[in-house]
Amino acid sequence: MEKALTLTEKKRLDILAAAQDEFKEKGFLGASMDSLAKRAEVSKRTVYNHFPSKEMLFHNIVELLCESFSQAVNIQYQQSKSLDEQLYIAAMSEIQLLASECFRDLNRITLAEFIRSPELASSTLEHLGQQKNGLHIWIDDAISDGKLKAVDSEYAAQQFLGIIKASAFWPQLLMNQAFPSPEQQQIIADDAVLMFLARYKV
Amino acid sequence: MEKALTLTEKKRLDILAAAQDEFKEKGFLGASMDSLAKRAEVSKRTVYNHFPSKEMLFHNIVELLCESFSQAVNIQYQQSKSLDEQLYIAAMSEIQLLASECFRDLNRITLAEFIRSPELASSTLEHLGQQKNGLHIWIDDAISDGKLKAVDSEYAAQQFLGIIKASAFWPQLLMNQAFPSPEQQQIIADDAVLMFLARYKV
DNA sequence: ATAGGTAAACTGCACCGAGTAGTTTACATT
DNA sequence: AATGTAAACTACTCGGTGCAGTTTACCTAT
Repeated sequence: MEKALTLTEKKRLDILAAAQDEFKEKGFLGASMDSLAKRAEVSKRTVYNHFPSKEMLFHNIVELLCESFSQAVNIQYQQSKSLDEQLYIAAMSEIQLLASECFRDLNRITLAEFIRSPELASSTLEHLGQQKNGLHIWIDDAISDGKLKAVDSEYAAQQFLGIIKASAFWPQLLMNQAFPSPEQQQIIADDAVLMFLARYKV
Repeated sequence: MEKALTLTEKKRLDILAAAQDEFKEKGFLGASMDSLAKRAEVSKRTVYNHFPSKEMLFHNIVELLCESFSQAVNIQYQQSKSLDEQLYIAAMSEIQLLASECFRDLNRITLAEFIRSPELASSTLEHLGQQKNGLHIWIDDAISDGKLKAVDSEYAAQQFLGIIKASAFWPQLLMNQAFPSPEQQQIIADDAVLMFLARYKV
């Protein structure tokens, strides 16, 4: 009964996996349906039995990858804990997310296409709903609690994440830089927290 | 003599301009030499008289665009001026650079390819030499002058630019967000300076 | 439970029309 | 006559389809 995977489903998964690799390696335009089918060890016809077109297959993959991040980095404001402690946890989990293999794959696949056609980007993102990082809500709560200066929380969150991504995302995505070690991750998180609180703490 | 030169040279420039548009719109793979030639109002053969291949034409354009930014944002440390003032100027000129049409074109064209093949990215960048933002030298000087805490200057510069780019670069590049108005630019620059100095000022 | 039958899915190939980078040919302008 | 041009041409690759024949999954009748 563990063999609950019918052969058809298995093929479908093979196709999705192969397509993910193909798109990641060559981009949307560079990817070839023939090469993809060969990769999946499946007839091209079978690919088209499962997915009506290259574009639909691409969207399907993007959705699939996005779904695996529905558990957004959720940070709940807690009066009992210090700001430093809470922010540090948020920063670290964000870094972990940026580090995760599948998240980086998603960005490899999508961002290149988004640069070339921002309308595709916005359509995809609005369809996925803003997986808004909950950080700005946390900031609002902290402001209400009188612990932070009153500021535009979305803007401040953007700054906070910008500091982190400058060290732990963009260099890796664009220039193949090595991902920071756990010690470096802690430093990056710590520095982001220090800078943020130096500016906004009451 | 100049006339004959200017005529063929004019065609050459037409081709380069058309190629820049074509690559910007469709990326390297999506760009077509036929469409490009039509754009330049020039025979395809003429294109191949000037450039031996699509790839060489692409490299030529990237180089050309990169050259126009050889004048990196250069900031000289001045004891006589306040840190705020100097940093604000640096931030604003960086934002101006990020805002400039041709700089954004360059990134539109190159970053999409860089994401897909980071080895191309590193080879291009090392060929261009690190157009290192002079900011980290400024930071070193300020540290020597006893005005800033002793920190890794490159890392701190990365943080500073990360804050700015989070608001004035990535959203525009990836999500077609409107570029900040002059007032917003001042706010972004001001906030980046505030945050940086709140953290690092002695 | 097993044998048999049916419907669905898979395969491999040939094929289509469009489009690609790059080359040759034949014409027109000077 | 010489040169540079446009148009046609080569030799592909692409996404996608049609089809004949094979394999798999599953349901039923014994």
